[in-house]
Amino acid sequence: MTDQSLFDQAFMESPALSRKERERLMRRQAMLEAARAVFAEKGYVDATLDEIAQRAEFGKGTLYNYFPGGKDELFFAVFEEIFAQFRQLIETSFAGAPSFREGFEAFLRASFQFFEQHRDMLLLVTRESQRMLVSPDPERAAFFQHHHTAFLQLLTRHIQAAIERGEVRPLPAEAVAHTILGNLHGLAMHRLLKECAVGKPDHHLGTTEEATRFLSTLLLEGLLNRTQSSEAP
Amino acid sequence: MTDQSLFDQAFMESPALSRKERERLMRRQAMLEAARAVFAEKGYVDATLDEIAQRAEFGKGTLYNYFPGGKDELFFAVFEEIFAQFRQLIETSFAGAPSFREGFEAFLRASFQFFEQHRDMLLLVTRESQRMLVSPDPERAAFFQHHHTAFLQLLTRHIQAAIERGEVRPLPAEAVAHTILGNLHGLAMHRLLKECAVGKPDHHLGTTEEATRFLSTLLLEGLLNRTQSSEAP
DNA sequence: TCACTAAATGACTGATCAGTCACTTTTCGA
DNA sequence: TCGAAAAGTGACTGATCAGTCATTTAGTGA
Repeated sequence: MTDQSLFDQAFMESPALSRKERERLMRRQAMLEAARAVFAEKGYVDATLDEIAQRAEFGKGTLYNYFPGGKDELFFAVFEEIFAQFRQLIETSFAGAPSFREGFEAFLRASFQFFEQHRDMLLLVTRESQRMLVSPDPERAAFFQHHHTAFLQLLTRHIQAAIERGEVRPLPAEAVAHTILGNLHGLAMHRLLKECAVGKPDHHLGTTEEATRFLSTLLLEGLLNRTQSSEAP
Repeated sequence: MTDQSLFDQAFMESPALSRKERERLMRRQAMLEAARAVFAEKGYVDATLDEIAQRAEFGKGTLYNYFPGGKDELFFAVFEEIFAQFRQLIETSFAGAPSFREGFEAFLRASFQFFEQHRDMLLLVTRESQRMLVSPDPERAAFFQHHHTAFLQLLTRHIQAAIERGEVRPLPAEAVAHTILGNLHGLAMHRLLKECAVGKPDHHLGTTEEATRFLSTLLLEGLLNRTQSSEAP
């Protein structure tokens, strides 16, 4: 999956586009890239259209030719891209896996890689996504809740199937899905903060592989040490 | 622990306060309550000092007598209270517990109760705390990272001890602490969102006790079903 | 080359709001 | 009771910025 899957997709699926239309698409994409960078750096509120326009090398008015809905439309469009990529990542990871465990580990690995490659997106999601879920603006809240629910459903399906196959404990699947997403995001942030604070990656979780194994062990096997009797306190 | 532990504490530890000083403390507290309510409802950016002042039944200028640092000082003071209560909750839960498992379950139970009693705080933390951790304003980021680290250290101590006693797998303790906090917050939000969206609590996680057992099982025992061979994929 | 259209532009407008301060009200000791 | 000091107040100021629109520029076909 590339950085620009939605863009490529639009490009590929309509090879009959005129030069003008292709150019328009390119410009739109440039604006989106600029918006993503500025939103990631400043957050929704502190990002200004002037800065986005400047970064995209267009006048502010031009943004409105491409995104008539203004700041909000730009913002939603940025997230639409991120979310589409992540949905695809979930599906790809579990697709060919022979067991839940293997699908799950593939999913963790792909996610950590994804966040590592796209720090700006991780920051953006951290800064805004949670916050928007409980936004007082109903349109914003609805947009984010819709996508959030979509992730949950994708994961929930795989978990439910694993429960029915007896691979996974009979726990409420949706809550498990929610927990997994929370862990993933939390651990990715932990690694990022550690790296920023200390200047180098976390001792034990520096590599994608270490992070994957940690979360896989923790979630699949649990915290309790099973080498000793699990009955004695 | 009450809603006003810090306040009470200040009250109790200095019984020698004059009436004037006590009145001043009362007014300060009223402003903090108002600020918490407005910040929780609107979020940091959309909350206005005018509304806080109105809600506290003071003029805007008076706020500056009590919080010369303005909006930021009010905001920090609100979080200072929340964070102090939560630190106390961690310590109390693990204090008398005979095993990590029991301390951990007490901690989960107390946390869910705490968040249920203080929805506004949960919303506030969700909306702002994560976001502030990566704020471009260094003072804000430092404040939140300081408290975040304090939580982690408290939990990490208990986890490390449990690992050394052989109760818990030898995983990196700090990352485990981070994960636990993320899960707790995530699940509390999941329950709150479910209740808001559907109009009634989640089927399987409606009560504090169910939520506690769910997270306790998931984190302590893991997802994998151990009633069948754990070797066969 | 010209004229016409579509696209680009950025100065401007109006709304918002944190923070200020000159003024009013209250408190309290003398 | 009085007057000085402390506390309270809210209209005002300056800064910010999303969104607009009259004007300029580029593209195109005759």
